[in-house]
Amino acid sequence: MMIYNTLSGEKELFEPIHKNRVNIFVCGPTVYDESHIGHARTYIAFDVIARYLKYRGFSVFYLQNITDVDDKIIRRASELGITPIELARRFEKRYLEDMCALGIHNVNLYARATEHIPEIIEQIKTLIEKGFAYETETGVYFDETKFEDFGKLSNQTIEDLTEHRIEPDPTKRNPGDFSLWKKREEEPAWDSPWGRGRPGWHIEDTAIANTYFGPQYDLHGGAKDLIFPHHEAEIAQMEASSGKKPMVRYWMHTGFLNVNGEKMSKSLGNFMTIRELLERYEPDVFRFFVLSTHYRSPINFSEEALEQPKRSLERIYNLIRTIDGLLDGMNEEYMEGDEEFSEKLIDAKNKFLDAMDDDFNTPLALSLIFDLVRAVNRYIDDKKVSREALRDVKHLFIEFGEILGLKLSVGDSKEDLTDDLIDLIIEIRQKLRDKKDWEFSDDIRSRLRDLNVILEDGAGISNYYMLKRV
RNA sequence: GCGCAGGUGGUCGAGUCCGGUAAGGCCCCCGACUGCAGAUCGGGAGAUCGUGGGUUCAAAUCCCUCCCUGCGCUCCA
Repeated sequence: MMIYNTLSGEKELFEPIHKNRVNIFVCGPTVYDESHIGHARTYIAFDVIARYLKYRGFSVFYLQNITDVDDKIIRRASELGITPIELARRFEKRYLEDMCALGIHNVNLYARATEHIPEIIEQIKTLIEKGFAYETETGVYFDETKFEDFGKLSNQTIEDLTEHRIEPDPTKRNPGDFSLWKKREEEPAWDSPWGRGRPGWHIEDTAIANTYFGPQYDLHGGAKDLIFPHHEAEIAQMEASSGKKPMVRYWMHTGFLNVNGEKMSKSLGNFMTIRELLERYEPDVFRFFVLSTHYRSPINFSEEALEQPKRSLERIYNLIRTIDGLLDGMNEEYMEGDEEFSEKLIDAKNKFLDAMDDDFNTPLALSLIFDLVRAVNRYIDDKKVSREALRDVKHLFIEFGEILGLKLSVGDSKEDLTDDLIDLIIEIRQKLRDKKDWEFSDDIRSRLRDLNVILEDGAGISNYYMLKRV
């Protein structure tokens, strides 16, 4: 399996540190507001990565931090007249609900920054002892000039970094030194050897990762905007304090989700939250949209752009419904097998896995699913496929679906009363059709459509499916 | 200014690392099937691969110039 490593700028053969175990850390959100579709893009990408690693037999531990102490949280909370922790808990809950709605269930542990203050303090102490950090009146800072590898991830040198959007704290030795501990009296604040205060942004991730994984682990992910300064700072902190390098074997970064070619932002008015998205689209439609583009490439979001994956998915669902219909024994003709077909299935699966092995090439993997869809349709049309083969196809789709997090099955809910009733209606309607009572038949079909039950008539048989209410 | 990505048919988007004249989806057109609709199948249209140069028998792919877009440049996924 090959993975593109931001650190080397190349695809590298994936070899975990501990044989079969893979430790993944992905930067989680700062919980000061609703999560947006850009977050969704990144976390869906890593969800699929975790899924695939598991599928490949690795024992995956996926860790994500929750930044619940931060200037933005404090500012927002004071605007709303609640405590920063109340605000953080509120949006953390919303975040977890959003992830759940998107079908992201693979994170093993969400770790809050505020619950790792002792580990953070411990790491800062080590950095001071080793001479990488120093204390001033305003806080504790990391001295970037003491860490010779600084800039290796973003491929920049300290000299390159001359522009600042924010005026550097005047007590710092170098303008690029970053904060480890901020001396502040206002809440939330904790006691430390340097007085009351709160941790800087970067230190929580290394302290948390070190707690659960130790100073070296396999994969660290996040969106591209975190490469600098955040991940650069993490490397500096961890490798300086532990003396071991590399901190992370493979750095993975997702491309941005843009809207009309621009970064999504509230001020531009092109902002969409996950909740707003899911009010209008099925989670799988968005997931398919995300997976249609390689995780490292930028993706341009628009509502029109979501129409394409919607129809693409429909094409897959249609085949699955056809197969289920055939397997329900509506038509016994399709019984003769074809060995060539079985080979085709094995071939399709291998190609799919090859695509995923090559740095999680989901767009290619999806295109291979469509190749398979076309092939299966052709075999069905030629009536050259056995029940067993159809069952294999069905299972293969479920397997692909589990890897990608898409539901590529229609579910066996035929026991439901609703389904039985609809079957009954179809049966009655079939009698009308036999009598060529088209007017009444069409009326039933149209009335069912109003109830989001779609009938599709074939020669002699009718299939149906239900649209979910949105 | 510096760093990192990207620019491929109407549209979305693989392929670039490992040169051998471009995968797949959506849209569109024709035909088959169908009482109609839908789905499906077969066929088809549509690509100066951002620009200009170079290397090569051969370049989307390697090298160089330039243009454009996005991101980062010190607490944004």
